[in-house]
Amino acid sequence: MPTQTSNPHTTLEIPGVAVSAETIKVACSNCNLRELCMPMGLSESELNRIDDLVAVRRKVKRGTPLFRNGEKFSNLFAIRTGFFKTSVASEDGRDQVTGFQMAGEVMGLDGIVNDFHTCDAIALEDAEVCVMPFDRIEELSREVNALQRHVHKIMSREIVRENGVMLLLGSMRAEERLAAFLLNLVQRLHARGFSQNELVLRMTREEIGSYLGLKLETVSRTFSKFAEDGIVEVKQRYVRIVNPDALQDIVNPKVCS
Amino acid sequence: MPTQTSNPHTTLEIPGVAVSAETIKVACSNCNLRELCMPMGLSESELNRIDDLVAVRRKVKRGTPLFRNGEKFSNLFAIRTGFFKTSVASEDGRDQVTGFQMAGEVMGLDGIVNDFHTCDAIALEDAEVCVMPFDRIEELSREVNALQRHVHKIMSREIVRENGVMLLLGSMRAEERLAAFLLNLVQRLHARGFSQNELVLRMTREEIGSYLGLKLETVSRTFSKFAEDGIVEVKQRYVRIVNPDALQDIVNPKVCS
DNA sequence: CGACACCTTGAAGAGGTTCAAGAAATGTGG
DNA sequence: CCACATTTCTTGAACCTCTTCAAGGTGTCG
Repeated sequence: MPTQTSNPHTTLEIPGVAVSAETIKVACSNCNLRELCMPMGLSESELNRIDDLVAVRRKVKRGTPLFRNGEKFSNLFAIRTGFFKTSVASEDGRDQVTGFQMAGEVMGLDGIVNDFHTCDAIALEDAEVCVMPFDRIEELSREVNALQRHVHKIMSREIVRENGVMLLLGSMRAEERLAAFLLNLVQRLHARGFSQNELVLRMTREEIGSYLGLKLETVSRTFSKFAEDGIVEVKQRYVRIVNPDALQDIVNPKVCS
Repeated sequence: MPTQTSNPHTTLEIPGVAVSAETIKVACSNCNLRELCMPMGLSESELNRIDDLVAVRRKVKRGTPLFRNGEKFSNLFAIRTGFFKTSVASEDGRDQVTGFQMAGEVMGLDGIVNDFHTCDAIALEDAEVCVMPFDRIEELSREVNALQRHVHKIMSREIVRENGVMLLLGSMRAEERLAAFLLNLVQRLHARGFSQNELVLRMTREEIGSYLGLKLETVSRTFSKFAEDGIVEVKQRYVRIVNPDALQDIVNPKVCS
């Protein structure tokens, strides 16, 4: 249930029109997210060619879609700033959040196989993404081996991530799921320079619940239980992890010897 | 709990040694699974080059692993005959079946990102796979555009498939899960020339349960319930789908108007 | 400041799990 | 080829986790 279905203000910047000075800094070779979304160890000339990958930047307002199920696929998107969720829907309208994406992560891989997207990608806060035409990625990755390898790794990483989510959904109990979720989030945020034990949730209890296969009430209750146990401090979207080891123990219960 | 951990009889055929006459027919260009695992619309010369992708064939006995979590990754595998399951394990030993694979499907994509496998692939019946060194795939897909596109599609398809499993695990009830599972299996078998409404399960109730996030007893009970309702006939591994529409209705409950 | 979305908490209920026992199929070795 | 051991499957009954329904509280944004 998107708050805003289509937003005409979702800008699609045309390079050299309104952007000018900005476009200079836009190059991947200068991007501070390079190690997150680009291959390492490229030569100068390879780096310059990869700069061409990003056709444009695009801003996405909070609550609006970057792409939607059924839309034609032609680009991958690298997140520069902001936070997204992706979700799939069943015929009868239930939907399942399949992931939360943050800066440096790539979205749109679902569209490659059928030339249209099979999930929705919705910004959970105002965001900016690099638009990378997939044709161009394929073209360039034929010539730059490191890019080819990188594209393969990104897709493989997503497959492995989803394997982990299947493990979570298929075999963990509510507390384990939420603990694993928190640890995963904070770890990814930490890799981006944020605190190791504090975070602000960008998503609602309902979205967390959808991702974890739980109802929002269960998520809320489980947060409360963690707080009672002194494992976390929770105040709405703000979460402080007081005892990370306890969370870890919840995810991987100690085998009683 | 593998029945046989390492089996010295898992043969690794060396081309030109013991195979001779067989190797001639081994070419992808002659393979009757071509439309399942190879790109379409290739020129004669491209086809010949792609034949080189398959280094060797490998036989895998029922119950033995094709590869295991932690093993070095260097090949993708295309199933020629037989049936596999893949599964991931959590630290504390629980494991989750992440998929069932049949002829024409590709396994091993999980290994690309970290250069080692992160799941187990176990044969559920005697099987034979084509071993495709990933280096060679990357090399060749730089030159044959259709192959490059094909590799991307295979990976994207796997991502989309896993999205669907997440939807199943996160939002469906037991009956819906089993109905979806049966329909998916029979549909894939039908695409391979098997019956539209009969199948022999290659996996145990426990493996089905693991895949569907249910206990084996629940799987068994749900089968029994479907049988009582006249939707399927079940006798151990043998399943006959009497009323496919009813199964479909279970997966996508009609919205009461 | 008021409306709306979001979050929390309680109580009752349902779906699935756990534990247990027995039946059916499968495989093994004599 | 049969007897026996093992694995797999089915079914019942009690239990537990999570859901559902409901109400009230908190925060946020125009």
